[in-house]
Amino acid sequence: MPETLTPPRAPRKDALENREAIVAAAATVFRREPEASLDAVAAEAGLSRRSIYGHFASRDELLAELLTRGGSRISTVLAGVHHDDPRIHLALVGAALWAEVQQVRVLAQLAVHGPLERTVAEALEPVRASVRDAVTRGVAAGWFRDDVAPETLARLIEEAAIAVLDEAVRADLTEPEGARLVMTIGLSVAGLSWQSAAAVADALPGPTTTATDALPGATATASTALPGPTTALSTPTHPRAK
Amino acid sequence: MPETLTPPRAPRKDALENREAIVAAAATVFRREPEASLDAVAAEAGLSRRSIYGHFASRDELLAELLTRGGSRISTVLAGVHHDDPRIHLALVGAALWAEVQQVRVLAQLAVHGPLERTVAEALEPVRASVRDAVTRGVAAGWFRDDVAPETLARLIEEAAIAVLDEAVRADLTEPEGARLVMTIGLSVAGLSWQSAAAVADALPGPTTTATDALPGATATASTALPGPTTALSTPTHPRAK
DNA sequence: ACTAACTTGCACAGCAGTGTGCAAGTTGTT
DNA sequence: AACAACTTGCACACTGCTGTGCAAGTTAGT
Repeated sequence: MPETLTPPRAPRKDALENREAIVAAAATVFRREPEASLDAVAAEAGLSRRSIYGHFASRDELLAELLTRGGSRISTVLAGVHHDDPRIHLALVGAALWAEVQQVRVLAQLAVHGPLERTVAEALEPVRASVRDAVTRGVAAGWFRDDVAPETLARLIEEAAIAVLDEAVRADLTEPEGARLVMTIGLSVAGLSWQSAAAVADALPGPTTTATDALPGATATASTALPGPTTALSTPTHPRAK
Repeated sequence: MPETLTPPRAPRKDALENREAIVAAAATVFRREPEASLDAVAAEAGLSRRSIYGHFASRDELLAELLTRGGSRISTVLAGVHHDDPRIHLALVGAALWAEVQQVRVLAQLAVHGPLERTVAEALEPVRASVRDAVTRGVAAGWFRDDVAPETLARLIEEAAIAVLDEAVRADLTEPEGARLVMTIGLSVAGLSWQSAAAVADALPGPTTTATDALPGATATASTALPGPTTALSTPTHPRAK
């Protein structure tokens, strides 16, 4: 008897579906209008405002759900991303973010306003840490600019990436175009010339461009001809798509 | 009798001062919280909410005032900025923007929300045009990246600049540091390596760094050893300061 | 010192949003 | 078929904001 601990019956199937619908609706609505009303969310989800309260006690609770989901989703994706070459690392992080535009955007959007700032901040912390680390290493290696404090630079890269995410959606670029742009702009802000950035992007097993073998700008370090970081680039066809 | 056309008496002196105080307060308040209440603005201005309505018929009217002021202010400053070398031009625009952080930030902040989008857009149009033009020329000259549509690139530069403005305020950089950062990040996004960007920045009559004579990356064009675009860099000690 | 201009506080109407209770419906599950 | 789970619509209280009217105070200009 597997269900003796939970109250008599399991939650109904469609109820769960609706819950998902609400979260999804909240994601799309709050992305463009962080202050949108629950009415708007309900409409987007095809439900009544009243029934939202059947799933979430308050607006903030819904927000919190969005935040934690987005956060864990991102850190999961990011967990598999690492490379010794900070340039490649940065590019990979960019690509990983691109695969999660929706989530990232909601987080970033919500980051600005109100008391959830703290929650958002910790949700984004893994990304920040990853970027900060890469920046520090890149500066040490002499590839990235050293005329700004690393944390500042990291933040700028982060914000530039968000800008690209927005712009990519607005100008609706194709998946590969977008991914490439996130990577190269990040590297540009880090300090690379656009040609070098492009070279790094090309060196990756991207869906479009054929991978050249070595990095032109690479001097000494670990020039092990790019071990296969293929794991990070697998895009599992957004399960949240309507 | 010089005042027969206007109603009996001219507006009182302190009333004008208060009006200014309100606008200034609105600028600072709305910069960090675009949806802030008039109560907040009043508090910042040291007045009562009620008396705001003595100067502005509605919240929107106050907003409109902010917008048009910011817009005209910026385009005035930008009017004197031009250079044949698109790299320098971009840097100069960055420096000019830096001198007007307050205004720019308010505009950009307000750009996102609501029905004033159109007003804001046209207020920022001169900046956009200037940047777009420089980008096009820079791409043509082979200095800037040509793998993205110019308008997209222009927008990205714009957003990166805004990000720098924010970050500079947050990490409170000194005036010259901030100005330099706006310039170099803009150029980075455009495609230059950070060294080249720094070289361009150094070549300008900046308040800190001594100007080196020529541009390392400069090949042929108009190498007339930098005519004096000093006009753009004059910072007239923000008159709006409290 | 007088007056008009200006500020202030308070009261009030109105609007939009949140969160709750309840009674009546609909629909999944057994 | 029956029951519980779920949704819905409506009513309601509450909050925070805008915008207005008015009466009383304060202050700049003459």
